[in-house]
Amino acid sequence: MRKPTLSEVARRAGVSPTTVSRWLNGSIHLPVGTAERIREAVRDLDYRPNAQARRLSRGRAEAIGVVVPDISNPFFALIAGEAERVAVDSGYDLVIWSSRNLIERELACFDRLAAGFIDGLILITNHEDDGRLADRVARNPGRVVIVDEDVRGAVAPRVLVENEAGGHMATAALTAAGHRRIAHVGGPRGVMSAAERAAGWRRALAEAGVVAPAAWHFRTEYEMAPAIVAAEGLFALDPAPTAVFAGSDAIALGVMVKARERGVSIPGDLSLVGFDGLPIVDLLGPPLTSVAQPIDELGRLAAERLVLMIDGEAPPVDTLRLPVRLVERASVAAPKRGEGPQRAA
Amino acid sequence: MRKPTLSEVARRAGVSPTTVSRWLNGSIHLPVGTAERIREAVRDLDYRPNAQARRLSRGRAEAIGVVVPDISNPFFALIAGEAERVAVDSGYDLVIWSSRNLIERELACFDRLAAGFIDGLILITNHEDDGRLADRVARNPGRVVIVDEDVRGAVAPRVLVENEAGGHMATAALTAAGHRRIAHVGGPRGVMSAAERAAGWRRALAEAGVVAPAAWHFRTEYEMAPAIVAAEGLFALDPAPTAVFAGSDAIALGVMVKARERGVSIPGDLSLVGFDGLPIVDLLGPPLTSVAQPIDELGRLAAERLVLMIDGEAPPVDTLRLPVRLVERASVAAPKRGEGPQRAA
DNA sequence: GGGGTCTGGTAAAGGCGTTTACTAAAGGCC
DNA sequence: GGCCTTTAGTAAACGCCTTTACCAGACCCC
Repeated sequence: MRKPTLSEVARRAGVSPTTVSRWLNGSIHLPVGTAERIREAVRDLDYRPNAQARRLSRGRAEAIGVVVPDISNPFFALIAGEAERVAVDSGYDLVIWSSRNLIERELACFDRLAAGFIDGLILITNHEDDGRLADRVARNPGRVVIVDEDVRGAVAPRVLVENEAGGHMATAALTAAGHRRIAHVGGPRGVMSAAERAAGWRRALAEAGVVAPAAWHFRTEYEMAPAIVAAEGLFALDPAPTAVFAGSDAIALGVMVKARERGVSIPGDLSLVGFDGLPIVDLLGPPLTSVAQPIDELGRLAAERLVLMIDGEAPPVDTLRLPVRLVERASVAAPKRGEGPQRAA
Repeated sequence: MRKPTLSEVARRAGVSPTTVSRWLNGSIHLPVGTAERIREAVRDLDYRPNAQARRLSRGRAEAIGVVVPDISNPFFALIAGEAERVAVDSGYDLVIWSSRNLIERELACFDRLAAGFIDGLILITNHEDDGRLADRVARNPGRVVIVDEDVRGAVAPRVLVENEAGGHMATAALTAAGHRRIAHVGGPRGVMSAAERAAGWRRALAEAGVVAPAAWHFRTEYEMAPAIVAAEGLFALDPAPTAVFAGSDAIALGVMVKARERGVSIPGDLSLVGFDGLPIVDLLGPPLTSVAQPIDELGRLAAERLVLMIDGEAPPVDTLRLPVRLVERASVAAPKRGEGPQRAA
């Protein structure tokens, strides 16, 4: 029993394939009798339009894609989850690619876009672009939305967050608790969000009368494993920092791992603030104070804009900057006596 | 500048479309001169076969799907991530659907399968089937692989884990530490993995000379939010349990939240063992002893079997049972004095 | 020189909906 | 009776690639 085709349904209903197609797609009004015969034929044969033929005819894949550095990272999984919800509600399926942060794999996704596998792409990167991504975006006008991390020079709508403000509020929470020697373990060089968060850190320190020495600024990938290594440097500083602003929750986890290894207690010996606000940080030992990004909103807005663009109602090529907010938990305390407000060494 | 078609490439190269198609797909050998002309034409026009037409011709979507209850849950995200890797390496794209554990949404994925949107489906459920899923699986022979949770009566390969053994080793770790009043907060009724893990719990208790009273067995969804509520009951027991075996890490998190709320310290007042072995449990306060599932393997094996089946090399419709292992961390301690080995109340 | 085998291709038939343009018939109006 | 409108459809083109079946010519062997 092969799959039934439109013609078979039409024959059974005693009408032409055109009529069935148009009726199924709601582009024709038919008298109840005819409609009923078609309905029955469809039901009897368990007919379902062939997706391939339909896509070829319509010139649409009825799917959108999202590239993330790593789908098993909860931050990206949350964004993808929300994008999936919007996509399905809008009649699209969501294809997910994990780029492992490799530009070649990201470029491969653009090939899929060019080939029509998907109608549009949500692009989430985590590294500096060498120009190739911006070029691909330019070649696919109206089909790409950039999320969370900038792709410099690309012409596309962006949905980003207020990184500088976030870096500032994270650090200000620490200066308010009395800290002055606040190190920053941030994202990699050349990455916009990392630069902005670091700028916020620097500004908050300056407001507390501290000029951040370069040695207090560590850079690493936004992931836990490399952050564990980077955190080494933290404990080599002399005098030691009393607090750390981590550029992501994953980095904060890395700092926590290293601190535990070293017998450094948080927040007793070291206060810590993260960035992202993953649901899980509430359950860490100790619960992590973190700058919460509106993660769901990122996914939702990105998918909504992409769907709008594909459907031809082009929104302006602009940049949305979503607000972040500080969620205070238990990983920040006052510095120990003798470690209170003071100048940088 | 429209997208170039195969014919345009062919014209430019001075051959027939057939030749170009066959050469591109490697099903013909051509003298270097001809090959070079085609290569040039493809490059000059930046030709890329239209994915829709190709899929229609081949009768393949070149994509597989995975339905998970919730993609933002790290357990499923990890499985999906691994499946994505295998899929891409095998020439397929991965379409992800979040079912929110709603059977209607799961059924919708089977519609996608029937319509040819995808060539095969990895099915991960989290609830009891009312027969509809098994029916859909039966109607799509050789196109479905069932992962992690059984769908009763379905005829398809399964990749599951040794739930009973896992429940046993979790509970045995607690009896070995001296506990006897060990409660179980497990998954919902009618769900195979929940029943098996509970059976392991019961067996380990029996081996320690304890017949588990029904009152010690709590059932909840495999998620944190409902587990928080379910954990209420735990603290209403009298005498209170000295340890809990949670049917999933998410449930363990729920127990931890409730314990914290109640001022019950873990493992001081209550020992706790989870199930799943998510990467994150290592960083909780306290790090959670948990039965680790081979999560990557689940995703990898499922995707590999599905791809094999689609490519026609049908593996037997069998059930793989992957081993689990206990990873001991800091959430288990000996019961307080006076709470040691003793009979159930 | 008859028959066989390579080499290097090609023509044409799918695959299956969607959509545009068009028509036949019925009904309404004056 | 003539003209217009509405209703209820339909024929045919289209989207673009893949694949099967087949062919012409060159070359070889005996």
